[in-house]
Amino acid sequence: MTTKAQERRQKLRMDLIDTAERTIAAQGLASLTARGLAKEVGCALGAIYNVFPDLDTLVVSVNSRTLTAIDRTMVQSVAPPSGKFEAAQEFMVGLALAYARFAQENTNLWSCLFEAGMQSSEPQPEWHQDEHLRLFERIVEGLRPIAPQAPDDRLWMLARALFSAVHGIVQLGIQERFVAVPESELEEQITIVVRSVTRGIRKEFD
Amino acid sequence: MTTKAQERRQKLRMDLIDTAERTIAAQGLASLTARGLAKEVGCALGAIYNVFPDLDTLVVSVNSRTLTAIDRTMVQSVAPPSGKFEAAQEFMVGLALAYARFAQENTNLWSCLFEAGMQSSEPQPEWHQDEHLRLFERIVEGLRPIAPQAPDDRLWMLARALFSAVHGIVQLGIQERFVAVPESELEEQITIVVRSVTRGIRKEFD
DNA sequence: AAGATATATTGAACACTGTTCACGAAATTG
DNA sequence: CAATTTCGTGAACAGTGTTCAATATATCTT
Repeated sequence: MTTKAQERRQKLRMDLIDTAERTIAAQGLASLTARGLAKEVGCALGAIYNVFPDLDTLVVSVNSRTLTAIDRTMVQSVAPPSGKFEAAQEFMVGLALAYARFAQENTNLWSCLFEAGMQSSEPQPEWHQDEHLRLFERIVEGLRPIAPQAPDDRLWMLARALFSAVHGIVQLGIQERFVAVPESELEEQITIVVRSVTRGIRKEFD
Repeated sequence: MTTKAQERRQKLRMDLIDTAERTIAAQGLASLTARGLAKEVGCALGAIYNVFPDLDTLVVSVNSRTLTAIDRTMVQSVAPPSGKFEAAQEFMVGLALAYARFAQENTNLWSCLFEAGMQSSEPQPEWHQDEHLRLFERIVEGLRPIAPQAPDDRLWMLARALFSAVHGIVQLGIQERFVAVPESELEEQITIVVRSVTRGIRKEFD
């Protein structure tokens, strides 16, 4: 039996995550404050800490949603039935471009994934790390037709390398820290790197 | 003529940068506070703001040092005199590994490069952006023997892509956000990606 | 249904942050 | 050496995340 108090607790929990997500998406993680959150959600300041141990934990919940959203957009890049190398290669390019587009269209939520709890040295909770792993699984499955003979652990390593490389291109491209990168060039950079690496992988296992 | 006041000003400026650098290197950017800095350097709290408009500007000065330090370690990877493709390729791998090792040995200073002023939406000052560009120049020069026919702007784009990819691998590998990556695997990931991309570049311009 | 007990909510208070600014000290100038 | 400009100071301001005694609410017992 769920008591009345527990119900309200759950509702408050959802309201907090919803509002935090909206705030981060609209104005970035830095604009998320406990007081602003409480005011917008219509609860007391301390009420937040009845539901979450701290703000970081709340942000992890938002990040969890963002990750499943990324996963959704990636799933929409359907893998081709044919086993042809070129098709598998272009599938990987599609996955990478889907990732890049999500980052461009949801910049604040996306960068929150990598800003949250950066300083606090606390590791992310295990269940959230697992969500990250699911993202890698998509890449591993896309990579498998490219190198069917490759052992699983090797495939995972290559998936990590490929994801990290694409992620780096997106990150430096979007945050324009070094130099402004036009959107079209960003996609070209990604295409070049993904094509090159997949070709390198095939060469290793033929 | 440099007045006595200007001298002290310069000395304080250096002391502040030195101390900030030490603090960041030892405990990370998040542990750098105005009050702690003032106490350690032996000046008043407000004195910091006579020399720097805000703490972010001070951190940019630290980052400037870090960048030249990275440049130094990269210069030590000497380009081979021979024009052979394999040699040029391994030179690029060496550059990337040098970057990775610097990041591993100076993690706090290195990540400060990408954390500073992330939220403040203020763009980095122009002279600091130029320092970043100098890093890319090294890569462009390393890439040139691989694709001598390539036009300059294309070479710059490829340099950005390659740097970003390596940077992404280092970042996700070091901060262990997704999954812990052992050091040896990190170097292997870098080697694979750099070799693949350089090979892809040569293929494009032959 | 009413009283007793446990639980949840609250917002003032705490300890911290970066930044400012009137004031007194020091250095430069006439 | 006096006048003036410049500089160093730290208390004060406005903000942050987090806590906790008191209050209000919900649950349990009779």
